[in-house]
Parts: sequence; C-alpha cells; structure tokens
Amino acid sequence: MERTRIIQVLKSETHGHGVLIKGWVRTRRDSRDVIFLEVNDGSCLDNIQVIIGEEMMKRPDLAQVSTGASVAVRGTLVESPAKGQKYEIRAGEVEVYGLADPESYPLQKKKHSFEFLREISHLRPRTNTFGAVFRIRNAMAMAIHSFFQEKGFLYVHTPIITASDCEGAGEMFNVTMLDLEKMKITGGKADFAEDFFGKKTSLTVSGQLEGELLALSLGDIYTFGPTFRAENSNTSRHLSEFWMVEPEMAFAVLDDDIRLAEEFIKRIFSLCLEKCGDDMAFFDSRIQPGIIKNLESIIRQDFEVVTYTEAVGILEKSGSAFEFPVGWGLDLQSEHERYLTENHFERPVFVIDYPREIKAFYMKLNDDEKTVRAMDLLVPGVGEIIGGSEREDRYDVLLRRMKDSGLDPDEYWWYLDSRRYGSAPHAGFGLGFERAIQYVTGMQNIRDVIPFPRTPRNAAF
RNA sequence: UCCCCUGUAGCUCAGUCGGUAGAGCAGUUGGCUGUUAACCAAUUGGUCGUAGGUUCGAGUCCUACCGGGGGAGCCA
Repeated sequence: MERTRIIQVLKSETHGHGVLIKGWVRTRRDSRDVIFLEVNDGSCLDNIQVIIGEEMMKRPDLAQVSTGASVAVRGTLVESPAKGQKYEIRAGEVEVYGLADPESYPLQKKKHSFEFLREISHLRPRTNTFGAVFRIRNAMAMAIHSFFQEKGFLYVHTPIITASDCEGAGEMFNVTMLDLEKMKITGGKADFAEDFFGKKTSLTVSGQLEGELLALSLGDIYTFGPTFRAENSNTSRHLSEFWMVEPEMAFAVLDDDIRLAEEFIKRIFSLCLEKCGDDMAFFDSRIQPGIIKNLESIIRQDFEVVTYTEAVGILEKSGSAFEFPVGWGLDLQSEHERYLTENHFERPVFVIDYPREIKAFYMKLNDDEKTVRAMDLLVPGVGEIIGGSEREDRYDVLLRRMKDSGLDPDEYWWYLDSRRYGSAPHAGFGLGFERAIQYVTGMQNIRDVIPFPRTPRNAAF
C-alpha cells in the first residue's frame, strides 16, 4: 500500500477504506482501552487522530511512543465518534521508525516563544507555526515563478561570487582561500593575486547589474536567488543571507516598472491566499488578526503614485510631529513612509522621482538633472517593500554618475559596454523575499520566515 | 553601530527593604478516563548569563563582558 499524505486523507470524500500514513507524533493521550495519537506529516496544518486498540496497547515499542516520535500507521479511515475531528484512523498495524526521548525532546505540547524556537531551528519546522511559514514560503516561491513565467520572463542565474568591489549596496563578505590563520601569526598581508581567483572576490549583494546585461540580450528576465550583506544590522527586518527577486525589462520605462510591480504584488499575495487557505487562516487567528482582510484589500485597491516632491509636501503639511526632519533632499524615514501609506493614502503607494543624491548611480537621471527615475513601493504595516528604477541607458551620463559616486569605471567596463553597444531603455526592481513572507504571514521577526537564519554572530545549523 | 529593556528549573515566569530558591507547564510514578490545551494525586529538577567589586551577608546593589528582545540607522 502506498503512503497517503495527511492532507489528502483529511480531504477524503469517502471512508471505510484502508490507508497508510507516515508522520511525527504531536501528542499522545492514553485511555483505558485505547491510545490516541495525533500525527502530522507536514503536508498541512491539521493532524490525523490515530486510534490504537487494546490488542496493541501492551507492545513495548508503542509504550514508548511520545511527542516527536515518527511512525507509520496502516489502518482504516473511519468517521470519528467523538467531537474534534471528522475522520480518524483505526490502526491495524503501527511501525515505529524513531522514538523521541521525552526527557530531552525540547518541543512540548504547549506554546513556545519564537526566541526559544530559534535556538532549536533544527526542530522548529515540526511546530504548527513554522510548518505553516515554510509552506507559505514554498507557495510564494512558486507564485513568483508562475507570475513571471506566464508573462514570458526568463529565469536567469546570476553569479553568487563576484569580483565587483562594490555594487553600491552595503558591506560584502570576502571569498578567499588565503590562509588567514597563517597571516595572523606571521603578520602577513593579503595578496589577492595569490588567491583562488587571482583577485579579491566577494559574495554578491545583488544580481541586478548582471541581470541588466541579460535583459539587454534576452528581453525580459528575472533572478531569484540568495544575496549576502555583511552589515552589522541587528533588527527584525535584516538578514546577512536573504533571497531576492529582481526582474529586469528591456524596452521599458519607469511607468512599465510600476505597472509590473503592482501586478506582481497583487498576484503573489492572491496566490498565497488561494493555495494556503488553512495556513493563512492560522496566521489570521494566531499571529496577526486581520491579515487576510488586509491582503484582500491590497489586492483590490489601485496603488497610488506620487513624486518624492509631492510626498515631501504632504509630510510638511501634515502637521504631524515627526522625530526626524522632513525636507526636500532628505531621505524619507520609516516614520515618514508609514505616514504616507497608513495615514494619508491608506493604501500602497509608489513614491517616484527621488533626488539623485540619495539614490544609486545606475538610476536614470531626469531632465531636471536633480531627480532620478526611481520608485519605492510603500505598503501599510511595513513601509518599503520594493525598490526599483528605470536604469540610466546613456553611456556618457552613466559614466559621469559613476565617477560622481566614487566608483572606478575600469572595474565596470563590462557594465558600461552594455551602454556602448545597443543600449536601450530598461527598468527593473528588487523584492526582498523574506520581507514579502513577513508581510503575508504577519510574522514579526524576519529570522522566523527563513529556516536557518544568518545574522551577525549567528550561523548555527 | 547607537538608544532602551532583559538574562532565575527543560519551557514561561514570580522573587518585596540585601537575610540564603518559588509557581504553572513538561518530565517521572500511581490513579481515572473515546481522549483531544485531557483530568486527579505524588514527585525529580537550580554554579540565579560570565568575571570582578561593595557588604557580616548578593538572585537582589555597582562595573565590565557575553547572549536575547524592542526601537533607530543602513537597507531588501
């Protein structure tokens, strides 16, 4: 007999037939004539109740089965005579794969704090919350792929090891085979010519520059992969290793970028609601009440578009006492972003045309020479979720902007070549995958939406 | 990196004015029971984050360091 996933068993239209399930025991309750096991196999939030009758109760291996043990149960799917569940399995045969010593097994039936569960990241996927989070993570990854694939975007792979000294997005991790221990002892200095690649290399902070090259060859592309930032940020919204989605469109301007971003957000949110109804109901009742309604309203609403200059005007006229100053040329702080999206517009809003001084060198300069064709999507609850721009496609302007930003154009000869030969207008954006998951699930800490988080001083598991 | 809070049993926490360690849960044992946050009774379990200091005496006060949380900056 073949194993059936518990999600399928619980959805059965009929009963009375034989089933084989395999999973991990969530709880065990003993009665005089029967043992009740709640078994979960990760396919869904719900457990299946297994009934072990008198004939097997005395078996020594079954006597030791407790929370955390893994079992296979072959039996008959029957309607449950008691309240609490529609079906249960009357066990005919139970095989114990692995026991879990109750004296040391850290997961209890009660609720644990997320801080504690983070210390046992190797076992936390066995809890309701983390099972649900990782099923949503899967659904969202698939939603991203299906959205872009349906639109004809090519999924491209950009390098993880890069020789670009600075991609303009924070501190980078070095990649080296040099013997650092030896250097420390002898007081020697790193000679990167001697290193594995013959030059200094790092882990990528973004695949965007390479993504642009592929867009300027293949049309519409997207990357979806890990990125690394060696910033010493200790917050609930930053990871040292995180996943990023970066679409890039050739022959596209800022307006196309905005339309793509709006459609993209609406689509991945609705696919999560559609594919993970039970898990979303769990987040709505246990993690963040109202999250489903909130997502549904985002899917329904038209997003607002304002220029940075207009946004600053709104903030100046708001009469709100902000902790940080508001003024043209200053970057918008979290509190300002949240005021715009939560208090003023009460919906997602794109802020465009930022001052060039506070944005990256590759963003296209507007005719006013003061602003660039950047866009940030702000959403209620978290603030910025997407950042993007139309790229500077004029060779001479890009070269000037690069020099002004203190970058060495020789290092980026390959990037500049894309503007020397067949340059074309193009635009794209970046979405932090984990932040999107945080938004959909309502999970407060980004460390709890990735299975094994990497943060400063933390790389266990 | 900065500011604030915090660290006591496996987990969640209490511990008064500085006087020598507590609860609930889980675990263990026994009882009851188609149970479902099961229930009832008994019971094991502690270098109070680490290192100094003040004091007759420190979980409690002081200093430094380490860990965790919240906020900020940077950003995605």
